[in-house]
Amino acid sequence: MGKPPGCDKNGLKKGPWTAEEDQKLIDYIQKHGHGRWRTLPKNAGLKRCGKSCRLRWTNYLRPDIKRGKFSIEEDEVKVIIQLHSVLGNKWSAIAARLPGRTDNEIKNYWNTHIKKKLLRMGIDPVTHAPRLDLLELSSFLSSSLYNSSLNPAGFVGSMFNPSFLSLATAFLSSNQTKNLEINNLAGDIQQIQNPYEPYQGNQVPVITQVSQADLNQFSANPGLPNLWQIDNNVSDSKGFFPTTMQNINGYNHGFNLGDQNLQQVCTFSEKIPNLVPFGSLLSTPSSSSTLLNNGSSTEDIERDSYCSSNNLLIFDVPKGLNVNGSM
DNA sequence: AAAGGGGTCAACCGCCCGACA
DNA sequence: GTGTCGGGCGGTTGACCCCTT
Repeated sequence: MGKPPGCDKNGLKKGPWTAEEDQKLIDYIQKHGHGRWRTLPKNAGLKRCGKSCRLRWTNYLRPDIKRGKFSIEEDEVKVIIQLHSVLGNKWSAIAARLPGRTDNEIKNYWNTHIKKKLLRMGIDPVTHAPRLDLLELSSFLSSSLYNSSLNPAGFVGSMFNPSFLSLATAFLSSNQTKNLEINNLAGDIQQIQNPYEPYQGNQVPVITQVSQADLNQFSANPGLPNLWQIDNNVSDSKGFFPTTMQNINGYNHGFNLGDQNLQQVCTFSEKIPNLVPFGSLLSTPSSSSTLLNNGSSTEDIERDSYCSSNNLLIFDVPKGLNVNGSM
C-alpha cells in the first residue's frame, strides 16, 4: 500500500497560516464545499498541500469550531477524562462527543493539562489506575521498614538499592504539586463517579474503570500488596478506593491521594528523628531535605511543607515497634 | 531590562485504512 | 490482486508567550 508524502516539497508553503490564506480557503469552501483536498489548494489559489488545507479547515476554520478553554462548568473536562478511560487515545471518538471541539484540541489539552495532573495525583493516565511504581515503592518501603525492626542496618542499606532509588525518584518527581491542584482534579474524577455527591477535599478520588482484569493482576502478583479493596462506602458506584493500607504483616501502609492521614506521616517522621528524608538521598532537588526535628520555631511550617509535598505515601508504624531505638 | 526556562497549541509528519478503478 | 487516492489517526515539533530570575 502506501501513499505519497502528504505534501510535495515543490514550493508549497509550510508553517503558520496567514489571514489571507485563511480567507482564500474559507471563500473557496463556502463556494464549492470541501472535499477533493488534493486539488483544492490549486483551485483555491493556495500554495499549500491538500492535507494542510484540510487540517486548517477541520481544526481551525470550520464555522462550528468552539474556541477557548475547556469548561469545567460544562463538564467538558470530566467528559474527556471519562471518555478517555473508556476509549483511550481515540481523540476523534472523544471529540465526537464534544460538539465544537476537535480531536487535535482535545489531544493537546489532554497532553498539556489533564495528563500531567493525573500523573501528579499518582494516577496512570493510560490506565486510569494508580501507578504501579508507586504501589511497588509503597510495598518496598513497608517491607523494608518491617525488616528494619529485625535488622536496622538492612533498612538503611536497602534505601540505596538502585530499584528503590529509581522508584523513589519517579515517585518524588510525580509528587510535587499543590494540594489544591490535586483536590481540584480529584474532585472532577470524584464527581464523574458520584455526580450527586459533593466532593470533599480530603477524600480520596475514586478511580474509574477499574476492570476485573486489573484486580486479578493485583491479586495474582505476589510482589504487590493487596491494596485494592471494594469500598463499601461507595457501594452505589462502580469504583474502588486504591487507598488502603490494610493489615499487611500487621501494618497499615500504602499511599493516599489526599491529605487524610497526613498526620500519620508526620507522626512517623517524628518517630524517626534521624531518618534522612528520601529527597536528600536522591539527585532530584524536588524534595525538601530539611530534617524535621530541628526544634526551631519553624518546625511546623517545615513539617507541613514536607508532608504536603509527600502526601502520597502513608506509613503507619505498628504499635509496639520502637522505631527510635532501631535507628 | 534582558535572558532563560517552561508551558501551550497550531501545524506537521508518518502511518494506516477504505474505496475505487 | 494491485495501485492510487482521499481521508483519518496519533505522535511530534517548533514558534510563541509568559513567568521567573
